[in-house]
Amino acid sequence: MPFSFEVLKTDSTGARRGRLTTPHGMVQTPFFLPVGTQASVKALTQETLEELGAEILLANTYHLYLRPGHELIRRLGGLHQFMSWPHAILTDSGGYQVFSLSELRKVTDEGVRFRSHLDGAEHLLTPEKATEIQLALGSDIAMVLDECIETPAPREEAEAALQRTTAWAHRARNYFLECARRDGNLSAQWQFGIVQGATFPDLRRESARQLLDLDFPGYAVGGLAVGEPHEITCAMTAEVTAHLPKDRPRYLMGVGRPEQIADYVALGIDMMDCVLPTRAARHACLYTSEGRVLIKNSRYAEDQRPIDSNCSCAVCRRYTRAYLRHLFAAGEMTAAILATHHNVHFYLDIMRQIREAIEFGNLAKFSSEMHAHYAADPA
RNA sequence: UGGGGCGUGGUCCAAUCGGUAGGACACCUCACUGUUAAUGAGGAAGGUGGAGGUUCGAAUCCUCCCGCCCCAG
Repeated sequence: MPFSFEVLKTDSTGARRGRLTTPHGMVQTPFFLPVGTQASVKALTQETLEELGAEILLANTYHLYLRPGHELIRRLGGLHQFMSWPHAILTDSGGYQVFSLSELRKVTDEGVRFRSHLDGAEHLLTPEKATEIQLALGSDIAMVLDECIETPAPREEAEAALQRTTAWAHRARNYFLECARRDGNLSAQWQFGIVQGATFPDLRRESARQLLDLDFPGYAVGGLAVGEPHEITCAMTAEVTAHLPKDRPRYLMGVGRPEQIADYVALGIDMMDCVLPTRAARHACLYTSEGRVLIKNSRYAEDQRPIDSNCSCAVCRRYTRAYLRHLFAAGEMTAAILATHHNVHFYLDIMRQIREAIEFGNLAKFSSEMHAHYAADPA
């Protein structure tokens, strides 16, 4: 039985400590997925990700479909083999690209018509197509295609996106099960549904209710952290998790800032992903136990301290802030490598601390400390 | 020693017939939340080598001086 999810402990806040078992290894929950859109976490090698303790990565359907192509990856033995990542992989469906590539697409009930940002060619991504691509990639967890809209959105628009997302979820689910049965590998891959509903509590509830009919092994909360205040993100997340089955993993997509993660966990979220640690790292923003360090600031020019004196990562054990600042100033690619290494370590370490805090029942304390450190400015 | 050319923010350059100095890079700061992103936004910084002159008005024209470059000897 390759796939399973079990909640080992739930604390007083509602946070869950558990584990997700996949054909490519067990993943302790709650967990954070480093983002490797194009089958690569920018600036990090798979060796490094393993050293950092990453147990699962996120890759992107849309991007890998355009390049190098899902059929090519299938021929080369699937995504795990292609990128030499024997651990778990979750693939996003391309639903977020509906939102982020808005100038290049047109959404209809049929699917999303994209103009490739690579060569301008037109492509139609349907719920079936997105599923087919993810089956070819062979990720452990596939996401259904959803319609992620901007926030705030008028209610009618949110309702339309919700209905479309549900209709697409039906199609994706049916297609997925059909293919899996046909190929006799029903247990090779999991498929998650995605709740939409923008910032309307009743729509969020309704979206979750509609998806429950499809009996997904896991549910995601999408369309959040796209500009709305943190309180709204939390309120919507709470609204959704309250209506999701307790025995299935909940995935809050695209979050979040370091100090917000424990909040989401306290709302019953088991998994999260975010480009922030990797992208911010490339832009010289380092996350530490005492807040953010914008390493390009001139104040660090002669700072001999490590990025974070409480951090045990390889970068903090060896290099100084002054050196990191110099690397960024000089435009050296090592800057991105070291900064990303540190930030990903920091995020994965936050997750370790959160899992421990759930065990010991002091998640609330951990959360308030993080908020305190990130309210004031850097060390 | 002749002849010619050029001197504009830290750097390289712009600025129509003279109209009240602008850009790039660098610098400083900020923003990044299912990555079209080693990206984007903002800020500070010169009164135009110096001294005179012409003019309502000069980086632009004239004179002298200083500095650099080129070509001749």
